[in-house]
Amino acid sequence: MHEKERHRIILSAVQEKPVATVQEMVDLTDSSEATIRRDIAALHVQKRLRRVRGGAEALSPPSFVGLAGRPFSVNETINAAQKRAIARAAAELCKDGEPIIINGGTTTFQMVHFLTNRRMPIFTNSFPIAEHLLKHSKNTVMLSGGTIYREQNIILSPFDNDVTRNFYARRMFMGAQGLGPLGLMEGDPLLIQAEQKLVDQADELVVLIDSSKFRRRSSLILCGLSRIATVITDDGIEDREAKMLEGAGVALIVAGKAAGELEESSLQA
Amino acid sequence: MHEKERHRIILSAVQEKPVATVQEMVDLTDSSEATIRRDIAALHVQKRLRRVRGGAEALSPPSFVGLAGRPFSVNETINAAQKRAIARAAAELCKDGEPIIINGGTTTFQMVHFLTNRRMPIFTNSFPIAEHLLKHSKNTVMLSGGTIYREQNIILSPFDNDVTRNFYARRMFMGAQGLGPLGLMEGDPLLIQAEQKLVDQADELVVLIDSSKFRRRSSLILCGLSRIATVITDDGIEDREAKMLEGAGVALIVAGKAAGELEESSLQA
DNA sequence: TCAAAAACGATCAAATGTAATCATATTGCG
DNA sequence: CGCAATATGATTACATTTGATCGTTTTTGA
Repeated sequence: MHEKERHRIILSAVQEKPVATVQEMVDLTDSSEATIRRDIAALHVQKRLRRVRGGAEALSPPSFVGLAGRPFSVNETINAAQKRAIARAAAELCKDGEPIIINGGTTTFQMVHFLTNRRMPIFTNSFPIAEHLLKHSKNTVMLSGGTIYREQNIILSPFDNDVTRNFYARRMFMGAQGLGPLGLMEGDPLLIQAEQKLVDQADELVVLIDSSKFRRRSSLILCGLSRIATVITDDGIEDREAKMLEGAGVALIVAGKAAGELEESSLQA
Repeated sequence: MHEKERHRIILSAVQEKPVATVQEMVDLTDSSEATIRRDIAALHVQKRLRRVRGGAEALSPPSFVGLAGRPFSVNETINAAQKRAIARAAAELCKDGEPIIINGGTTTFQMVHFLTNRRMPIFTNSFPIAEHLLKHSKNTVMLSGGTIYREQNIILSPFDNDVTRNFYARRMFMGAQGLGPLGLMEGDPLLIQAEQKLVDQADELVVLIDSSKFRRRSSLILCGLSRIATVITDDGIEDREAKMLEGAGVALIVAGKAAGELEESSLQA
């Protein structure tokens, strides 16, 4: 990966949270600790970020960031490493120039880091995703219209949106509350409605969920398994669950095995 | 393959991603490393791209051609004080609970500072305005859908947007390139189209322009004077121009008098 | 307070990128 | 055609970047 690309990713990572650790950036860029340190040092003298022990932070005061209603940022750090691995695998499915849809969510948000060096038409209903891509990438960003719901940082509209209906994508990426034999499950009827509209605009549906979601059920079904092209999850998935997907003709990608895995086992000899 | 062809391919490659490597271009053109390096060097001195270690990058971020005007960031600082005064007067017209539309622009952007403690439904097509209001206020923010144009930070869509058509506002606030006897003038046809859609959704049109705009003309007319309810400008406005507005039944607010001075001529409740 | 863990910086070898040179096409033109 | 000018590709030596190692410093937590 080129120096410039790393720098982009690093700057992008630093924006997302108060302080980004060296390890996280190693994860993000697939390069060594030494290189990241050198990059941080360089960006520091360029005054593009501030170097701190353990990593780096954005120059601009992140004072307000947490204020303006964000259960988002709390969620954001849960299982961050796992989510990143899943998001990376998702981003690797994309090809430059190929239009995609990214539905809002904490896992899908992680994709932004892996899209900083891409050039694709990206449609999203997530304000933070749009914001990040706008500021840290050269992708063409398209947003759905409507009211911005602060809790979820999602844009919803009770009305039909011709922008949405005229955007066609190769793939749509989304998270969910649960995934079972009956299909993809979501908790909120409003969300369901919005997501269903989007799903119709893409050839392939790619679902990003950590493995715990296989055991979680919700009340509302968004779509059946047959509509799902690919599921990306972590290695906590059980054989039974994998078989269920296989049986429904869903491709399965288990992220976090090959590259960028950090030992997080609580076991110790 | 001829030099020109390679150059075309190289320039195109460089547009696709932040940085294109020499190897990639070798693959693309089926020529040798040495040749690509020489090409890059040549294009570099021609200022058609920037040479970086490992390859080359585009020198300017992609701009959406067709939208006239300076980038937002440049415009932003011109006459900031005057714009602020005008924006403050505009914000003072608003009442809590009363829905408004704010069209994107550098002057209207200044309104956000005076709206932080308000609670209104606010519809905008400006990404930065939405962002600021979202982070620094408790207003209900609604956004139009479409592509985000980076230069102007405006969201535009060639398609109709039912979100827009279903939002009704007491007032719409907007800037413009010029204002003359024929009406409100704008430079870009795309902008015109989007703005006209919005204008239809509001009872009263409030125009925010600094006084220099009275002497500036543009090629496209957005709407006639009769459609304008109120003009807010600074005290550089000339009598002749004030009379023109008066004659057309347009209310005039002159902002930017000494701080603390409460008198504001032609003020309507 | 002390010891383990984590972060850091320096150093070096390997990988990668660059510049210079020269030999070999290819082109333009009298 | 033949000659010169130019463009291209291969080889070489050189420079930079990167990742691993190791000893030191800082932080953490008992």
